[in-house]
Amino acid sequence: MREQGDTRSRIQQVALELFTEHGYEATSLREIAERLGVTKAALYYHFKTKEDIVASFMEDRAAALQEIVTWAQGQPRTVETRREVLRRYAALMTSSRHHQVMRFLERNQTALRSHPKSERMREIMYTVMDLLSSPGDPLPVRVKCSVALFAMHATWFIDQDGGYTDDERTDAALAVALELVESAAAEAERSVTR
Amino acid sequence: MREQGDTRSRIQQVALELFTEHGYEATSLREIAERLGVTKAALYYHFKTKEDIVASFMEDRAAALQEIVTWAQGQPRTVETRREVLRRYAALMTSSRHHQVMRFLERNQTALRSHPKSERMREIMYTVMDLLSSPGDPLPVRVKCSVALFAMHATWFIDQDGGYTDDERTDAALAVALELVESAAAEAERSVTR
DNA sequence: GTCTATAGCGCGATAGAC
DNA sequence: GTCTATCGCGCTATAGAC
Repeated sequence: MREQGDTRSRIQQVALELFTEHGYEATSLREIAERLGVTKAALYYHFKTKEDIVASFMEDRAAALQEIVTWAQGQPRTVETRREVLRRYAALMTSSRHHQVMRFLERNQTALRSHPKSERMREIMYTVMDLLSSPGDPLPVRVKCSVALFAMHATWFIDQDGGYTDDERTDAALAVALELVESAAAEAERSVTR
Repeated sequence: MREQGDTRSRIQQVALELFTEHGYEATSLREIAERLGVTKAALYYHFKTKEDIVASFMEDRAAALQEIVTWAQGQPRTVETRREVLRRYAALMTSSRHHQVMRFLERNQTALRSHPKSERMREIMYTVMDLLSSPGDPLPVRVKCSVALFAMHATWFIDQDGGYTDDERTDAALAVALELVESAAAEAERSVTR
């Protein structure tokens, strides 16, 4: 009846869920295989290693983020550019399981510390933050911009039984984030002319 | 020359560092023992299990947070109470390795999912967030208050080579957090009277 | 493309000497 | 209070049949 996708993408889906729910190290390939009704050996036909499964759903998410960064680096460092970065970032969140992957990453930071794709993601996130303020800005300004970015993720894990749609969550987060970067820009301005 | 503390507290210190740096599951007792120049068996004299090491530095941090919650629950739900919650929370951060423990927790959420003390900590954090807004508040208001709390932690991992002192970091975060709860309270007010 | 079977390893934890 | 030695387990990964 229902399209389940090929085995490869079903492995990705189940692995992402279990890695996020119980942790990357705590989830064995046996558990993933069992939930899919296959054996561990079958997983090794589709993926070379356990890390390889992670890399498979990390790659295109990194590319999507990089696209935003590349665009912004070709723009003037204005408040309007920063607003547009947040809008594009918000649009990403609801597509292609992006926020699920980000959640997985956030929850498994240490376990994936030396994983190349995950290091890449962390680097990109720092770059995005540097787009929202300037490295030389005072600390409170920097804090504001980093929490602006965090707001985009926080919206997914507060009041989880509140019955909100993905769009309502994105809109709420974007509103808060925009307010924060505008306030941060104004504060940075004040600190320069002071 | 230098006071190193007894073995028990040295184990706690090294374990906290390694668990935070490389992850709870990824850090073996062998690694901890090696860094201390003892054997695994020695650790088992001081702690019953690996989880027990975690519990040992989690307990008093949960108690410290609970103290803030208990105080606030005996106060009127005013903006001034919320401001004071943030001030007390900020004061906590610089004492007793509090922010290190919180960082360890944040980075190992999934691995510690079924760990009683860590569940307790997560519950308390949700309670603190509920002190800063009201459960019925609109989503953007809720987002603001949760990122206000997050700001207190974010300040420790941005611009890590910026040469800031702990006090500068705390002050910056507190300023941002106070601004956010005040703005959130005003927004909640507006949404009620609208 | 999925199976059975197993190699090989490092883990958490314990027993008992000193 | 720390040691050596070891147990038993579950893990990632592989070999080879079907």
